[in-house]
Amino acid sequence: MNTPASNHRRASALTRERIIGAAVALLDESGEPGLTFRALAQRLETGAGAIYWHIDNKRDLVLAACDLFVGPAVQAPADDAPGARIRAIAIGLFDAMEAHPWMGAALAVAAGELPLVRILEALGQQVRALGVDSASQWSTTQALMSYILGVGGQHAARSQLARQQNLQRTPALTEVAQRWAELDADEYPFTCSMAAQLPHHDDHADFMAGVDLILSGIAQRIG
Amino acid sequence: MNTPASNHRRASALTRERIIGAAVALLDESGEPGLTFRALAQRLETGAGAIYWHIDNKRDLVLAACDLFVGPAVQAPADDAPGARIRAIAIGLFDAMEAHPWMGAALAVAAGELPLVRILEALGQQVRALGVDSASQWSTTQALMSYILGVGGQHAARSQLARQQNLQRTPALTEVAQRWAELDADEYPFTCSMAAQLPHHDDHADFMAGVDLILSGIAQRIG
DNA sequence: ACCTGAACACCGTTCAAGT
DNA sequence: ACCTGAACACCGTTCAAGT
Repeated sequence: MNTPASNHRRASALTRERIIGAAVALLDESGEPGLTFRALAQRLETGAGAIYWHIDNKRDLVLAACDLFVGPAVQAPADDAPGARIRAIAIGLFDAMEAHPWMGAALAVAAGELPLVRILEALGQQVRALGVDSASQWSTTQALMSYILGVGGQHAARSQLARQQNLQRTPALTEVAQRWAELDADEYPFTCSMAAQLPHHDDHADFMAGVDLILSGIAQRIG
Repeated sequence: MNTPASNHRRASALTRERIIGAAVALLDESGEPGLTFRALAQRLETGAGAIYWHIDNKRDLVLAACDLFVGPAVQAPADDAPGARIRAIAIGLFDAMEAHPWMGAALAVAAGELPLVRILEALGQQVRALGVDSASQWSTTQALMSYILGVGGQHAARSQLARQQNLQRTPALTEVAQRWAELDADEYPFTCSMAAQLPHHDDHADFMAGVDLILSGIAQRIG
């Protein structure tokens, strides 16, 4: 019989899932420029055009790759209090972006797409559970989401840069901090002083401090 | 004499400023994909390679274009209180991104570059002036910057999408809101209810509500 | 010093043709 | 239904050659 099982021309059939898996591997290895339909086709032992039978375009492919990690990240334990669940979601996304730095840039330009909606929904439900009045729920949720994606993405970009450039030098001294330190101290007093502190900072703790700042702003409004 | 003034082969000499100006025109007309070295060369009546004598690469060109609008936007009136100046910077950047929607995507992936440093510095000086203790200045400034760029960028992307797609239909009904309304209401209760409200929202007021949320979080920490 | 424009080394996407 | 791979219509960037 000519069943799929008896036909072993490839390791397995070309599916949307296998394509996304291979795309993640390429993205993790060499970032967004490393994801190419030609490289993808070669790794999947197929033609470049075959991928288009399962995937609409590159943008959708990258978003589907993001979604693979966004889904689990926003799944907070259901028994916690809203504040704790928001913190858990923030940590989940921060860690996902650190492990897969290409997510930051992809999510920053994906307004309204599925991975963003998942994050919006997860945070919005907790904002509502906190008791924020309905007129403020939108801006409150937007504040949390933008903070998490913005700061998480910038941290991911920084640590990726540090990983690439100074492999043997003290890893704390990021390339960005060095460039900032060379700025004119009269024109950029704040940035210069931050450049000195940046390498000693605990990025994860700073990230959570910002989350708590927003959460305490929310708490004040609820009274 | 063969002075530049007597040589009128081109309207004016090719300078970095003229290149950036032409780049802004192309970006405003057709977004980031519209900015091409070939299109730029044609408009400047020169060869594609000539641009590289004045500009390092496309990334720098786009960042220089952003900087043209970031500089004025972060120039808040010096006599206001820190809180008012932060609000003025936020409004300035929001308006700049609305007028030039390509800025949102460009600034989102420009960690550490000059336009971002300008914003960081302007906000950081006011955070400091508010009396935030030095250990919290970094995360506080990051929270403000990420919120402004994140929400401002998403708003710009949404209004650009609405401008492109439904030119004659009620402009308030954005394409994103329509897509959200079609989501499963059981799985996405928050997003669905926001989709109904989104067209009636005043995006500018919502944006400022978020800024005030963060500012009140800061005020609570100081007091 | 500054400019030209052909050439290089790629891209994402399409599509007639196959199985 | 699913896959092939050549072809199309582009890119950013470089560089020998000009002025």
